Amino acid sequence: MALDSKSVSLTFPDGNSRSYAAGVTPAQVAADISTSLAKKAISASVNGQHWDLQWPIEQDAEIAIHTMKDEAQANELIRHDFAHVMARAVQEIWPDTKVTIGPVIENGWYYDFDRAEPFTPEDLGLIEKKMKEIINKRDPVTTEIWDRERAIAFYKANNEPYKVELVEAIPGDEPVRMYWHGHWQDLCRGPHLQHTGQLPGDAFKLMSIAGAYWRGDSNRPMLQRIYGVAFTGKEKLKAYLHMLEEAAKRDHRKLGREMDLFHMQEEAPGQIFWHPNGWTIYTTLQDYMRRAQHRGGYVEVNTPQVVDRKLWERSGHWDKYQENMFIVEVDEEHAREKAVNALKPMNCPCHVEIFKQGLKSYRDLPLRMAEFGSCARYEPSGALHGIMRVRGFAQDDAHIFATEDQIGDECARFIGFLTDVYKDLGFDSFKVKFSDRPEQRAGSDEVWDKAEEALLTATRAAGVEPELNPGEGAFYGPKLEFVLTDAIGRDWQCGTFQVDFVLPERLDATYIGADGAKHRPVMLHRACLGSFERFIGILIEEHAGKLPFWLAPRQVVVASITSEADDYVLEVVETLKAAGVRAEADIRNEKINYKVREHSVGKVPVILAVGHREVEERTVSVRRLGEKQTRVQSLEDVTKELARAATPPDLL
RNA sequence: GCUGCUGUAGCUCAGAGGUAGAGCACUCCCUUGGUAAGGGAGAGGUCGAGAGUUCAAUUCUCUCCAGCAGCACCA
Repeated sequence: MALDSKSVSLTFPDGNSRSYAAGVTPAQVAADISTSLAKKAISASVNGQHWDLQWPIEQDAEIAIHTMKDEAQANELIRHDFAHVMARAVQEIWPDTKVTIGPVIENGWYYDFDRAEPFTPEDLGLIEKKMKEIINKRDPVTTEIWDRERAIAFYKANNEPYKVELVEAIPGDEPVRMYWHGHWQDLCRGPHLQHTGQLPGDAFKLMSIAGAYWRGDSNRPMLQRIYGVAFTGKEKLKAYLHMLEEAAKRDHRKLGREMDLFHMQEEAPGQIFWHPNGWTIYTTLQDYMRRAQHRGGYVEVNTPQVVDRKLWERSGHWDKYQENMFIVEVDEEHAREKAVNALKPMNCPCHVEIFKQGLKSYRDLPLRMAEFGSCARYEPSGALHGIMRVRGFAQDDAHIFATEDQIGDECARFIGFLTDVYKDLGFDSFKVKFSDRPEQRAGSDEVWDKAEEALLTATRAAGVEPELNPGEGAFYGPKLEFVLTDAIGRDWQCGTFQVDFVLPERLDATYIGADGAKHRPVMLHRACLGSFERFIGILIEEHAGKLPFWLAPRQVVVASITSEADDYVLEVVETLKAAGVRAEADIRNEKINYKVREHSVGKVPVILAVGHREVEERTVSVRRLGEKQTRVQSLEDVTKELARAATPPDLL
């Protein structure tokens, strides 16, 4: 206990307080309460800050002692300690491995290593075994504060160059905190457990190995990253692994094949061959968006695919994105040089060119110009991912030409528009991120100040408090990102709303103001679904292939139970089709069990079975996907019901 | 693009230095069956592409292409 005669008053969650000598540690406080708590304690919260049991408390504070039952703190701690224990295990097995960083992430942690030999999947088993040995040793975790010079000298002596760089990067002249798990040492902010034996040795698993750049910089060395997951108990680990298995079944690439929606092949990497079923989803969604946009006050346009580089040079894209464009060279007759064009990677410059035709008045603003623009981008091979990240896609793109003081209204209006659309498509909630100025950008700081301020204010005014995403804006302006997640929780930007003062300037777009003089419009880039391709991928995973009836590519299969019902089956199909339902007949020579199974696997939402009884009574037996029991209904009722279900939500 | 892994029938996968197998799907026959796989027969592969080693390569080596995971990128 500290010799300091000063005392501190600690208040517990139940409101009681006790007095201790200043410098008391939560470990001592726990021991003072009970020996069992001293054993079970893993960390504390001191004035709301997650606090190591060994850190001294120098001032009056509110304190709570945590045990494994405090899920949030326990997860944070064990994942962090697992990272250290894993690094220790790796260095014990392969002593020439250099350590770098190992943060906690969702469900687990990773640690980046520099080692000449690649880790193999078999190595993961070895490391896990070694980790369990370390846990069984119940080595104490200790911590000290060192001054920087000492830490730097220590890491230099130990040949840990990455750690040297990390210490040097800690701002100011602050001393640094060092941790030991037994003999093994790491630079760390903490907090940590009391000893390695507090780790649940049966509730972790090393998942995968992957490359990762040192400090996230592609110019620096590539390290080897090992990912692990850990939970407070074995059952939770099991549940998590089970969830991953279930998620794999929702993978849009797998469902795309099983439901015969699309395929991709080597000759066109990153581009989609849409099959009839998939294209039905696509066009149904596009029709819906077209109606929504008309209602939302947009005009629709269409612009060229192949555009001369001159326009891209003027817009600034040639400079920044040349390597990511598909270039089309053409030998023009009598021309001295080949004409160089690019497949359009986006629609904005072409929309500005439409805006510039004729004189625009302030009375024309805001002018909302939409296009389902087909774009081609030469994305890096490693970025491609099913239909979510592709090289050929169509956006539900639009550019709003507006005056500066219309930004707020347009932003709010768009957020409302997007919210309605997402709700219709089954997404009641989504993340909104605000990305501000990137390091490389066009336009002056004053313009950026103005744009960021306008966008953030407008977003908040619309009742949305976005997550901040610093430095991630577009080169011409700040943006809002509307983010949805896939089956295994990866984030995908779908909608976007961007403020752009730069492009109208570069392409010299103007309108005539009320004062009779020329003014520069602001351009608001926005997409609601983002790309149809990505959004459909998300839709498939969100619904596990069981799309809402109106979007389902195959809505109804009418299946005969005996061949004597075939004629009636065909009649039912024709009736449904005439009512606007996507219906097909299954009069194959197969048993009804077989047909039911096949169409259930194919995610057809409704199967109508027809046998002798139904033919005689002019009814059908209705079976809905996922339900076991069936219901007999008259053909007339079913047709009415299904026709209504097949109607897009905006037309009901 | 980078690191690692993978590429065999439409799909899911087995296999070995001596030019290939299963299940499902497909075709035909029998079966007319009442709500998640009825029975039989048949057809189907230049083992991702190219080069090298070898008497012999789909198998070993190299290069390329594509896919997967992660990183970087994402106008």
